[in-house]
Amino acid sequence: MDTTDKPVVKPVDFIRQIIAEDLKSGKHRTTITRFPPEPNGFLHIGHAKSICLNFGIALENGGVCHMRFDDTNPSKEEVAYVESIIRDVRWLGFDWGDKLFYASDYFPALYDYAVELIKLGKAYVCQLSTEEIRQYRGTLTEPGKESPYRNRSVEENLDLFARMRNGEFDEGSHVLRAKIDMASPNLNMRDPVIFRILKVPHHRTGDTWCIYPMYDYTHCLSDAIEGITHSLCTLEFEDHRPLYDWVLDTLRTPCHPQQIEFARLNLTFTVMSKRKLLQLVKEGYVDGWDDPRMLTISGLRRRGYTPASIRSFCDVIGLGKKESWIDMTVLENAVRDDLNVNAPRAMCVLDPVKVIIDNYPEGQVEEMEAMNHPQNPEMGSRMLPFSRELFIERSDFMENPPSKFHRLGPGREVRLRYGYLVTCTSFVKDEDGIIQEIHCTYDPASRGGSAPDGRKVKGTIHWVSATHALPCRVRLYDRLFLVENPEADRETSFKQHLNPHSRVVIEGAMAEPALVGIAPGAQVQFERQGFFCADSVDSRPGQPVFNRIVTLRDTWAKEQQKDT
RNA sequence: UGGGGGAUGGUCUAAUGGUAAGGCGGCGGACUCUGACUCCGCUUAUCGGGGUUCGAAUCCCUGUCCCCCAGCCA
Repeated sequence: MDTTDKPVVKPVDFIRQIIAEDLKSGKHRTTITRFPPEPNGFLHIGHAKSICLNFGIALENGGVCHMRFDDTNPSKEEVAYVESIIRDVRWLGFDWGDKLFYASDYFPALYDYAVELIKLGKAYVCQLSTEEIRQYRGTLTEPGKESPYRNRSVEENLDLFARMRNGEFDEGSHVLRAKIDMASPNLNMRDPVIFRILKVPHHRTGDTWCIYPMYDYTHCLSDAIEGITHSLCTLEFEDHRPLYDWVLDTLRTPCHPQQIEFARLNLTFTVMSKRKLLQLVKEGYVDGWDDPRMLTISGLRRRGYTPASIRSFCDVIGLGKKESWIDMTVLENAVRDDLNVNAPRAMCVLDPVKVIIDNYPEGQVEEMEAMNHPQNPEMGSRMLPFSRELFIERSDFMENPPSKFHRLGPGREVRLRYGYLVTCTSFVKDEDGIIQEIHCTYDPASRGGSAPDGRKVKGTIHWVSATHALPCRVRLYDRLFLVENPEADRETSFKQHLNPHSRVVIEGAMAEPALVGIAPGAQVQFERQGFFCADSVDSRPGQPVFNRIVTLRDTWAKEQQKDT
């Protein structure tokens, strides 16, 4: 590249600007962020945005990003989710060293802080029922009213809170509330519950506790305990920031991290909420959290997406505070860009039709050399067996082709990639009008694919030798939903918009024989088709199963659509 | 109708009082042993109305529209 080119200045998002200023002003000497998932589901592409942000910023500033499980609600959380989250973040390429934490590690500290709050006269045990608390909270436009238990003595609160912790009360009968302001226009400040009784064993602390702290109370203190400098979260927590700050201002904590909110990721043609993804899994619309159609990290991994492509996607979508919709094509382009450079090429016929080269000697087999990557000779080459009977793509032949069709048709010449130039002489149809075989002649002087007389052949198609081909199963994946925003209409379920053809399974695809040894999980480009990967679960030695990651851009298909 | 946020081409992001820029998409073309890749060109934007200023996407006033909040979820 010409070094006189203008340098490309990558825009810096508003969060990085704030952090840069904090470093410059001396407010902080380092940057410590955290990624705080609740282990109640699998991570999805939306989380990837947050992961890349938090880990990315730490990396850029020579700081660290803590991995912290926000596990304060044992009724929804499981170790299986913890494990999947750890696997997914590692796979994305991030490392937290020894900074692996759990909010549940802080239960004792959180309890002590609560006692402190009570002593400060800033928290009280409330015996209102769930329903009563709701009623006392008021509405968006009307202030709430104070709980009759609000002005208990410190001693009584201390005693009651200790007894809550000791299991003397039933679930729902008592809660600990922060004493703030029942008339606050911010509902989060109307004496929020900070501890509730949950007689549920916790996946890490077992039955040590029967009271569990709430998110708002836990998160800020966990951040402070860990010395987080910047606590990045999504927009819906903006209203919670006053409470975050209240807790840290009221208590004596090691530090007071700054919460900054950004807009969550929305992607067209998918749903992003954990609840809806769970629903798809539980109701069997997909095969599991790692179904290749799912936009979970595990689903994307199984589909064949690379960590680098997801990182570059997160890089390119930007960061802001306005609700935005990223087009699915941006994600698809991210893998295409990565795989175009890094995936070796191969040939595979998805919908085979037989071609017989009448003037090719019966029984003869030639080895044709094929580049593994036309733009990168360093990736080497492989040999393709060529013989009298081949398979080509059914869609590469037309009985009455229009002039713009650069493929096979009666009397037309086409190049078999890395093979020979062949001309169609005739074809055979069955009684239903389905093409059974196509007869061609080949030009023996065109070995390798180029004519010695320099004649131009516009079309090049892929092929495999019929007797050498590896029959295999290929799954053609497409978008899970048919509409840009499946959640747009509150009246209709998002499930109404599921794409019935999001997975088309082909049993009789014919791959070039070299593919027999492909490693499970490895990506490859099937030339002229798309990028595929050998499925890491269903492939067997010598019997790969392929997932289509994404098609190649297809301007011919686009052209055809315009005609219809 | 309380509070908190947000409005820049179709879409996402930049410009931080000084020529409204880039990506994706779309359209057109070049190249090509992948109708891929690559390359070139084009298209379209500051939510409305006032004001301050030599100069406003940016500052002020005002209006409109959109999102979030009434879990003992996170």
